[in-house]
Amino acid sequence: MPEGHLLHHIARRHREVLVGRTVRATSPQGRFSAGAAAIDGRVLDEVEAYGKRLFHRFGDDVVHVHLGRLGSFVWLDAPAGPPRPQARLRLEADTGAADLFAPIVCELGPASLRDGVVARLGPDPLRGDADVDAVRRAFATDGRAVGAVLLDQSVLSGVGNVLRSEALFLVGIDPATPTSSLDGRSFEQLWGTIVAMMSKAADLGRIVTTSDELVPEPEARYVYKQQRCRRCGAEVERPVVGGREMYRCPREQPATRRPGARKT
DNA sequence: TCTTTATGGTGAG
DNA sequence: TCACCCTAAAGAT
Repeated sequence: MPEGHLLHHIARRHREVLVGRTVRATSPQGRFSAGAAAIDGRVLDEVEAYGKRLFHRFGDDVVHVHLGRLGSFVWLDAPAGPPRPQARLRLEADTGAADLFAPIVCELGPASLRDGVVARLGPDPLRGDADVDAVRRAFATDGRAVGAVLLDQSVLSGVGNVLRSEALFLVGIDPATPTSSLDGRSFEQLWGTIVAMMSKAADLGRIVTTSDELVPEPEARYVYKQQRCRRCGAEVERPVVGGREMYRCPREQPATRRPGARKT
């Protein structure tokens, strides 16, 4: 399931196995038939991940994919069998096939489509060109809860519900803390944690924050989807922050002194 | 064989 | 703030 790390993971894979090759494109499910026809038989020039978006470029045309909450890309080594009929898009080369399921967005457009999409996104922590200063400035002036701001893709792009819960846990910050009240050191710690967490997740293709090993799913996180904090055993809270339920250890992420009621 | 849930985002009210 | 969009897999029955 997709947060930004997974899009980078997929992009790397597609670079290895598809870029520079002639690609046969079809839409077994049918909803991307016209787009698939337009790129069928062409060479895939590059694959780029930005936040939670993917761009496959064929000459002057770009396929923009956003997996949403349900989407996935599945890779099948050659010889790939026939695609499942639900596949929105199959990209196939002599190396194998990438099948796309349940994306919230799968669209074809000119190269400028990519720039338009990216213009609405904040810096992606996994990209070398990420403008940390821009994020720092946004945090300094934003009065919302840090838990909410981390989900705002126009402030920074790629962090989702698991990463925000686990990153805030690791730096010991209450999600309800306004970003404007974080000091410089806290920001640096948070940013560094996010970068490290996402880098590892992009390598593994999975978010594992508790260990360096491929532990089973329930053990992979400290607080996300946990009943009790995996570090201290305190009962995990599930506050709604930024419109979505998240996870917090009340003992290790103590509330900062805030006079008024919290609002996200 | 059901029902539920899922790491996202948008547009309407 | 809510309804809704996409599909599969896990859990309940």
